Amino acid sequence: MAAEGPAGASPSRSKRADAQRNRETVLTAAAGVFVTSGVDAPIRQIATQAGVGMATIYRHFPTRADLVTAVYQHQIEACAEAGRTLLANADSPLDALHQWIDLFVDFLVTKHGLADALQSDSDRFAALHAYFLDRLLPVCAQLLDAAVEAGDIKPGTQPYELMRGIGNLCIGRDNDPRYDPRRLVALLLQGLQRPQTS
Amino acid sequence: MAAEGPAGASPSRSKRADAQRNRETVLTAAAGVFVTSGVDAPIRQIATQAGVGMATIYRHFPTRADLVTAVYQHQIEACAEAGRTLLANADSPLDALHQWIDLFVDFLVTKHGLADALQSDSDRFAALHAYFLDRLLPVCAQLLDAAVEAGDIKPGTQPYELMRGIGNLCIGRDNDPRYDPRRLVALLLQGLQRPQTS
DNA sequence: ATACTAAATGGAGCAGCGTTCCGTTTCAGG
DNA sequence: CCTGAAACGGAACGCTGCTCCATTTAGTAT
Repeated sequence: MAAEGPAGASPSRSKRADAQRNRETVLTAAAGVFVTSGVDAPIRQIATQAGVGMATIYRHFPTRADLVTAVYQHQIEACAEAGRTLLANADSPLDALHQWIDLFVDFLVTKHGLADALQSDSDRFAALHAYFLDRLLPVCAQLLDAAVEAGDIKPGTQPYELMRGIGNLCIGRDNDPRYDPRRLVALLLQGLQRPQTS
Repeated sequence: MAAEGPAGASPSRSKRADAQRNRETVLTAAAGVFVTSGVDAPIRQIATQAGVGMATIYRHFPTRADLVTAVYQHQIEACAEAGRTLLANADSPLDALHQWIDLFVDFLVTKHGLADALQSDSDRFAALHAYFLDRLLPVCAQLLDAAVEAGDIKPGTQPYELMRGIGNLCIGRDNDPRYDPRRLVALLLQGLQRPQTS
């Protein structure tokens, strides 16, 4: 087959082929380990699972946040994209906001320990926090603004505060029947709504 | 002087005097360290601060939760007591609930990392969680029930879920001007309220 | 007052994890 | 094929939680 043109493979060209391969291997292994052991799983475990040394992981992903970010990048982008789509297609901005938050909450609660990590007081996850904000905050802000302009939501709430509040509500052990983050997020949204439609 | 009667000093009689003293020393040191380093501070640090060995701390407080519990016991009890008082004295059950939650939130946000520990996925703090629930859940339930009966609050919310939601909202680094747990808790309470008073 | 016993102590020691460092291996261009 | 550099792996270091045991000390019986 013909050699690749100047517009080569998608990921950075400047890497050696084996490095590129290892990057993928680590990503796959990490995704698997995250499911079973949470995003706090020991690096050694991920390295073993991937069949590489620890240094390899550290070289590709200097901080744990970089690794987690890379693993969930696609899903975060999808969430952001969904927000834009919803705003365009939903019956009302309020509906769009509700549905988007449902997506967001689903994403957080299905990733073992992700919400915990996002708000971790340690700064090991600072970059992850930053990435989430960078990608999702504008979306949330747009949805919120639209709902405010439509008169469905009281003005004055900052998107950052809302997102972090939702994230916080999603923290905790999963599968506790006595605590369903969705119910509390729903309550929060209720509190955000205008008293009457006037 | 006359020997002490059968109704002796308040803390457990079965301990030796030096053990009793050390217990207090550790408690004081721990309280100090918690303020500066959070409730996750290394045991070694607390031991050094108290001028005792680590084993001494482990003997008096087998788990970290026991230590934290002991340090904050009085304040937790005070919070529980305040709940009962408020219910009796406030203008309305809803007012009482609001004021009590303010107290609760204040308590959590002023204790560096306490809210984080309470919901920690690790079970190192399971006993702390249990203690909080044991002492404060009944109070919260009473306040909530009273507010529901007065018609101020929608029925259907479980006290456990509410308390944990509030606790979750208080998680995170302190002193972030962009995130004030109080505002979100207020929103949550708003969502709890009846649409109209009728 | 002295001797005795069991409670209490302290710190060394072991294990787990994060992170770095360096000798060795492997790729890719000449 | 040869060679330089990128990439690699795992040993090594530091920090933390927790335990174990030789030693000290308080309280009591004589």
